[in-house]
Amino acid sequence: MKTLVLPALDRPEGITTHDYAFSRLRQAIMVGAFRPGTSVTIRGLADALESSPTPVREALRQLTSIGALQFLQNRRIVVPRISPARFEELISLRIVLESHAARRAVAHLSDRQIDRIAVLDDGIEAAILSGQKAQALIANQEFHRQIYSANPDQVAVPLIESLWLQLGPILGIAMEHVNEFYVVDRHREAIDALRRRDENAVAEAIAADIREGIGGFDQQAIGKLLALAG
Amino acid sequence: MKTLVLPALDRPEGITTHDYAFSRLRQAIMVGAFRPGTSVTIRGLADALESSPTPVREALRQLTSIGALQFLQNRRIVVPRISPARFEELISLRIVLESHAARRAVAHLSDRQIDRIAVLDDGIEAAILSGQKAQALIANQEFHRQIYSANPDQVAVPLIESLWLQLGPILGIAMEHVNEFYVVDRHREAIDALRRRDENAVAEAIAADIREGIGGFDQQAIGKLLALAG
DNA sequence: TTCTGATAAATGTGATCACAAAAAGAAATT
DNA sequence: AATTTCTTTTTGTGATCACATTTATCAGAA
Repeated sequence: MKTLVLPALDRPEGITTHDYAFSRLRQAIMVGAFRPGTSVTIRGLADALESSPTPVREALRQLTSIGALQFLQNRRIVVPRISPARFEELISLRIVLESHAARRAVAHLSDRQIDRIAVLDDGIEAAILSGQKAQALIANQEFHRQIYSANPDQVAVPLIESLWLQLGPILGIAMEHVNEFYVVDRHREAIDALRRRDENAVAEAIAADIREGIGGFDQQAIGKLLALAG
Repeated sequence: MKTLVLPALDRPEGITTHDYAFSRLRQAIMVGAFRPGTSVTIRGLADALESSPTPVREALRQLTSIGALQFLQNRRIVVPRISPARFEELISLRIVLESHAARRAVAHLSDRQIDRIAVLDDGIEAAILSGQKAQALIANQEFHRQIYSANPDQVAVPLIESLWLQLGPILGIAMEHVNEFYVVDRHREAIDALRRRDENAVAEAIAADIREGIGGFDQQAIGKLLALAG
């Protein structure tokens, strides 16, 4: 196996090797650094991360548990391929989960928090305008995360995060085409609905945001996006 | 720390120690063998499982990833406590996820598969009648699993399984009181709706099944069940 | 040329160890 | 007696090794 190169990630002081390995692998998956179908090995990843195999093994157990990597019967670990049908299920589930999480968060959000979420949205716009699409994707996730996490018992957040991770590479491609895919500002609609404490309107804006963020949710649009993703 | 005793579980031939450890710990959590708030240690579990710490460490990474155990900032791993608010979120999410999964499965189910699901339901009834409540809980999960998994791309299944696991001990208590909590046979309604390929009716029967399976979804009913759970 | 079997290499698994960090217990101080 | 500090024990982490399993390669036979 050729020497593997992972995208760089700063390592904070005092973080365990395992936590760093997990974060770095998670980021690599999110940005599509592994081609779908690729097999990864413990020792290969440990070399790339300059660690021993143990933290990598533990990180891989986590990543397979949240669906980011796939554990095969022959004990190999591979980066999952996403078929059009699976993509459709992932987006459908994202719509269901995030709409639900948004509803369950409305009662917990203060005006101050909503203001901060609006500032996050401005940051997304700025990143898109300055061409920083990867930054915009991260900021978009933070926008959504801040809404849902307003409910302290929001069980859905780790589930939603796992979907974002599985969809990460494709959503990155969609973000590269944001100017043609995304016409109506659904974030603005969601923020307005949050201010009105209108659960239905929030859920609908989030659902529309997800559908439109991928250029539409019909077979043609999905086929187009998956073709772009290779 | 006192010597820990885990519920017994047969170990299939050829299974890795890690897979056995994970399955056995998962079962222990499901049946409420650990008191909520309890701290577990790697070496303690390894002793109880008669293994070295390595497979246990990897199993713990999995169990914390699916929410069955909680990783604390001081590196301790504890069995989560379930507050009434969190319980409400878990059940709400279960309703949303399982309704969605049922809808997305309807188009994939053959008459033969529906017949087999009906047989599973008979098995649940038989287990309840003969007082085998633990067996009934397992069979109930299998009933649901067979419906949802009919869709080969059903991304929601592992998420649903993680909710079942988090709710396992409490659902076990509810099953002990099934004769007072559960009056209308929603499984039968779901099966009939499956035969008619009526997505809405299936989703509604599943949702009602979940609500009524815990004796109701109002504050009083939740309070009553959580009091029973201790 | 293709298939089969044997061998070598790669890869996953489990055990063990030493070290780092946190918790518990004991001693000293206020 | 209560609090603080120091010491000991417990517990998590990472490294390394040997063994088990899977994959790849090579040689010989058909």
